Amino acid sequence: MVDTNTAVRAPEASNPHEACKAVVETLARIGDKWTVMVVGALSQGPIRYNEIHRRVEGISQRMLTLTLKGLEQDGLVTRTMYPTIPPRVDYELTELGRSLIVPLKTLAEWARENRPAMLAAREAFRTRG
Amino acid sequence: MVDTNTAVRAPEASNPHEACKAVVETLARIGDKWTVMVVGALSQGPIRYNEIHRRVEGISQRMLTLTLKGLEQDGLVTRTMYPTIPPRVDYELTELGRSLIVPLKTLAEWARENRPAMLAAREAFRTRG
DNA sequence: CGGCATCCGTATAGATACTG
DNA sequence: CAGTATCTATACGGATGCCG
Repeated sequence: MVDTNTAVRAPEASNPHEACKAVVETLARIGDKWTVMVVGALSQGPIRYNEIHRRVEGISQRMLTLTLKGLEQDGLVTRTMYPTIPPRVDYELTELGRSLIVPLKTLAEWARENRPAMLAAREAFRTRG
Repeated sequence: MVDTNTAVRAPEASNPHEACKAVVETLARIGDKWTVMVVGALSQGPIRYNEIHRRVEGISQRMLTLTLKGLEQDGLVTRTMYPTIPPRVDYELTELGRSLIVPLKTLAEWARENRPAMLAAREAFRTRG
């Protein structure tokens, strides 16, 4: 598929509007309540289901299963079953999944530097109306 | 404060678990359906309410108002009223709001590079079950 | 152990109509 | 022009119980 109408559709993804939509779609995937925490739990290497369940405090089995399935579908996580008794299932970040850690770290850095200012602003707003 | 139990509790926010929670909280604020699009619309300079409404395709007045109010509360946006007839209200990113563009760009770059792979993985998953 | 199915409450967001 | 108010639909997420 060679680019026949590249210039017409979108000069590059560097255009702000297209970039915005790309960000929005990405946030729609990873911006839910649990995905980032699960990715964080997996970031240190392959672990099994119940280990994730323990590490991600407060997540229900249902949400963990749904989150993992979503990550697997998007190619961010691999699922490996060992048909032992009792069964054992390992989850591991793919290369794609690990690459996600880069923007997440940038976000973490921003949060660390600016969240205090945000909370202060919010408090000031609440106080003064 | 010398490290008595540094290894146990958390040396700095550089520790993965704390960083994760910071990211999650940040995503909880900016990861909704409209915030990023609105910030994008504001990224090129101060504009008024209806101009944002036009630029952010598909947003309702209600959602735009709520999103702007949230951004204002968090100190990411300033609201300036001109008591003319008809009234005019300009919205503008604060320094804090502009600083948010940095991690968003990182995210946009990741999306540009990896979203095709994600969509392909999703399609492959759907096809093969 | 590692799930899945079901039920249900709440938060989110859209449509519509109205106002200073 | 720049919002508010109200109603409603749906998606998200939690609790519980069952299954291979």
